[in-house]
Amino acid sequence: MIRKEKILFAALKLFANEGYDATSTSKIAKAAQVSEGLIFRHFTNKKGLLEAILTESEKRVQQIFQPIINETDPKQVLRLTIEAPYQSKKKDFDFWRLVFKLKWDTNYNNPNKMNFVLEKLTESFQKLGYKNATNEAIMLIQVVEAISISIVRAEGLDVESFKQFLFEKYQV
Amino acid sequence: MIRKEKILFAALKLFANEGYDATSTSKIAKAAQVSEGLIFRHFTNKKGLLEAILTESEKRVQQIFQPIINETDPKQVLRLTIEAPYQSKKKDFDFWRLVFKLKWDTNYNNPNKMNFVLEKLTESFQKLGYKNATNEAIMLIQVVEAISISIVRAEGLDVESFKQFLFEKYQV
Amino acid sequence: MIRKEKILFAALKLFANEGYDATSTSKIAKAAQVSEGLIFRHFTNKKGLLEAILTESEKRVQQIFQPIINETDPKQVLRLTIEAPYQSKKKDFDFWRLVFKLKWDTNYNNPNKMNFVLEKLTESFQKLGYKNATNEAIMLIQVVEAISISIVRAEGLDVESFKQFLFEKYQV
Amino acid sequence: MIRKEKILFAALKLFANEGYDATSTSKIAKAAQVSEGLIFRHFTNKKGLLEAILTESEKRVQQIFQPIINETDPKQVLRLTIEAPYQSKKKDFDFWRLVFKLKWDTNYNNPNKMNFVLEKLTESFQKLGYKNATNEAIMLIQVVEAISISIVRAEGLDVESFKQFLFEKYQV
DNA sequence: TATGAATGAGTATTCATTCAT
DNA sequence: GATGAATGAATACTCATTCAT
Repeated sequence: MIRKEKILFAALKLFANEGYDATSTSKIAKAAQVSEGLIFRHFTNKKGLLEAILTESEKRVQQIFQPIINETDPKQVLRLTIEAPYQSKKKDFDFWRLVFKLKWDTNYNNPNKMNFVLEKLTESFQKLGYKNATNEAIMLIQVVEAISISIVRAEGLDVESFKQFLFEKYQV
Repeated sequence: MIRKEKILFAALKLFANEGYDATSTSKIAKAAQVSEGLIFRHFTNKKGLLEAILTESEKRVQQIFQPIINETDPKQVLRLTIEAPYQSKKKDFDFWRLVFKLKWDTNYNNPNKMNFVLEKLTESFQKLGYKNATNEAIMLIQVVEAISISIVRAEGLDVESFKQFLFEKYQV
Repeated sequence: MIRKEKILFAALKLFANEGYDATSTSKIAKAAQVSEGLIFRHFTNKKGLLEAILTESEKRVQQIFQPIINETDPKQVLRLTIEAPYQSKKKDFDFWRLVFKLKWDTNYNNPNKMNFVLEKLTESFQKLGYKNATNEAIMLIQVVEAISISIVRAEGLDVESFKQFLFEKYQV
Repeated sequence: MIRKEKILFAALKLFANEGYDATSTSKIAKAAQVSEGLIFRHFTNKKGLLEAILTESEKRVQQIFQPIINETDPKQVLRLTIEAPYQSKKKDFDFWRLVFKLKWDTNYNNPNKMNFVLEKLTESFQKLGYKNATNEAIMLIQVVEAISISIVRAEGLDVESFKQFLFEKYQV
């Protein structure tokens, strides 16, 4: 693996597990087995390193939700939304944990990131004849995000049973 | 206001807004207009200051959920649970934002804090004849927590309309 | 025991065992079970506390060596000098350890403290016909001081046998 | 001179003259004309700096006493022992003063450091027919150490005359 | 006499960052 | 591209000391 990537991976892991502020550049350098100076040559400063990691987040979110956006069958939209959190692989958990954690860091939180999914869901609930489509959409997103968090934090929730439960509830 | 309290309030505000790690004791001292040393006289160390703040969290959580625990009518249990987040006052938002934020700080997260509410909710859903009471309870808690977060972060969600939506949905 | 004395004893013990610089006034206050402020009311500052302890040292040295100064029989002078270190009681070891330790603290070292004993010894060696009385006196003082240190530091030297050895060597 | 060495020399001088506890890392940095941070880059912490200095002490002690250990003529062993303290150069006085001072710092005192010399001396006194060889050896070491201290502290003792006195006394 | 709250200067150590090589 | 020496500002925390009560 090229040195720049080694830094990126080490930083991701540390940021996700210990937090951005609690992770020193020296710790990152040690974990990546490179000199501390190299971090700054590649990413200008610590913030730049974080941003490099997060740029990818946009891509991954897009990638996961693209099939949902393209879907026309409303039932299928709900089903895909519910299934979304179950698709992320174990090796990506660090990444997602970091993304969720950063929601609480005002400097890095982009609250409208999921709006395009919200709109698609609202539209789908409308098509399915739900009375209050907007709030239904909000509620589903909240639940899906909560499961995502449960999954990447390995909190002990029986996620499989919960998925089936949601499928039945929304009849999808 | 006595100096010890001034420290407590200043720290709460800063921890909630900037994060525990990102808040230096010198910043706290300046905000509280006391000498930095006094923080350590009163709270031993930075962690001790945080813990002093969090000790109260247990009390407040208990206080908010006590009426729910005591309630026997299952419909009323759901209603009170949904209403809970709407009861916190603006001046407490800092406090709650800190509590939620710390869920992401492994050192301070107590994941079972809400179990007693979960049990009460499960029981209530059972009484009301819901098929999958456990998952229903989990889902409601997830949603209620999500609204709480929306409220204390002032995220622009129309919380009042959402409350009515939940009342109707659960017919309470 | 009166509070002032409690401070004196606690400070002596701590200074002797951990060193003057390494002993904080707060540690002393805790050990003496008094408020930290009281130390300063009684002794003005930390240095004053040390000086109060050391004032006594002059007295004790005087007390120990007075019989030697008064002695006229030169053999007896040597004998008493050799015996001197063996007279200090266990409860005084802290005190003497502190005195010896402070020889290495330039601020508190008084190198001429023992000159009056040196003169008496020189005179005695002269009377006994030793060729180089001054150096004999110096040597004996060095040895006696070394045993004193061994005793108060409990270094494992067989001090009793060494005393007999000196008695024989100097034929006293 | 390389920066690491500048730190080492400045620290040695300050530790020797003011004591380990009384010497702050900031004082050392100023004396060495380097940034305070560099001390920790090179020596991890203050204790590490002291230990780096002391590691050399072992070497120097070994170096000074090696000829004595190798010597077979018992008279020559005594002579070399007596001469040992006179060999250290003025520029090393700081170093030796620190070594002696640390004997009083429980954390750094190694009381058996000189045992190998003690054994050699005992053996020599035995060969020379002294009755109580062990105590003779102890006594000579005590005296030699006392002169060493006198020398490095420049206490005004006429060390040259004292050396001659010892040569005569032990007939070497 | 005695306390305990309070302080400001100081402590060892860590940090993100720079720079010559 | 990559290192490692170096820095200065910041960090959590301790210290001797003051002072109102």
